[in-house]
Amino acid sequence: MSEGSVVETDGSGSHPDPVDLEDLHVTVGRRLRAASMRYSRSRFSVVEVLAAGCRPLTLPEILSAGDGYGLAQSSAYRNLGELVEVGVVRRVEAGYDHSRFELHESLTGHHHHLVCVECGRVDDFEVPDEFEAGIEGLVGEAVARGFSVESHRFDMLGRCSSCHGNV
Amino acid sequence: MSEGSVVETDGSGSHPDPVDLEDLHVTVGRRLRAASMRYSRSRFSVVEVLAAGCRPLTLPEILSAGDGYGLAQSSAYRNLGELVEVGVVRRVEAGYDHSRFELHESLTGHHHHLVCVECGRVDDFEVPDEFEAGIEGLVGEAVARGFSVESHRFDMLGRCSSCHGNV
DNA sequence: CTTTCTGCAAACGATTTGCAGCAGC
DNA sequence: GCTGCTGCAAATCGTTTGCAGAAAG
Repeated sequence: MSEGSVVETDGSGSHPDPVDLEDLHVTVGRRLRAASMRYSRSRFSVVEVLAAGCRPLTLPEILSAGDGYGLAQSSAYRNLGELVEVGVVRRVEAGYDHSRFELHESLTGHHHHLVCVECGRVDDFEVPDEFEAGIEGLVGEAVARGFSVESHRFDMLGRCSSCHGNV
Repeated sequence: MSEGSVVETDGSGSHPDPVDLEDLHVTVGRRLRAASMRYSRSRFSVVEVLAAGCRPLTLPEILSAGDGYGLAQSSAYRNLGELVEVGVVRRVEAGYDHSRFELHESLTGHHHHLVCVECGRVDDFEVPDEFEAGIEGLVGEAVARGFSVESHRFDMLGRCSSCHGNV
């Protein structure tokens, strides 16, 4: 294994829901230290909240979740930005008011999203391996057009269970 | 056919590049009038620019493209918002500084995007029917989770041809 | 004429940033 | 003790909005 990764990349296509926290913090600490950054209490808190969320969270959500720890808004944004830099967090643009943040796929496993067009909530969604394999086939086409593919994203848009009734 | 649609939904998976402008404007005019809105010169200009773009454009791009017509920034935003309302334009969030806008899929045909992580440029990309069919299969899974799917989006992220050299 | 647009300039709001004091090692 | 982190408050900047005059029908 090239680097300590928390999730087994066994290609099963499903990600182990609440990721082992022990390992997670060890890995995150290592990545931060590798960039000569400290795993401060507030960064720890942010990671903890994101891990517990199990879906991409907005900044307000992160702040209220990490309530006990009175994290300042600006610090949260700063922490998230730094964690993105060291490959621990990924920013997810859902196109509503706020951006959303989730743990990087190298920590939680590859997955896609269900985006509610009504309330903006985003949930994780795993797809079967055959589907991912199909995507690989498309990469060749893009390359033929002079575009070098690094990753992909696939979202299904619709209404989440709590937004069905409401128009 | 339920409503005048400019593109043939023949399921070929590829969309006729520079969409017939005649038909396009007729359809757009119809949709606006149906909402008791006028097809003003500035709205016309916006639609013309988007059609010529053949890919999602940012507001600055739209303004400079529709140069001859001195469209005010606020009017452009307002027009785009209105055109979104009547189903003529779609807002594409690529997650960079500016939002991007393109003609609605009912006018140009279903397609996906190649997003350059370097410069933010977005290009249209058509995928084979088999792939789209595979997506249909996933809808069932989402529904089983209480999520009603309305649409989907699939983007490949990487570097466009002009951003290869630049780190 | 009446209703709907447009441009201008001001308002908004999510995110970023400068700075002085606090915390980690 | 240094060096890096945090909170606060102010600055940014894409986007939205109020309003008075201009255009469409």
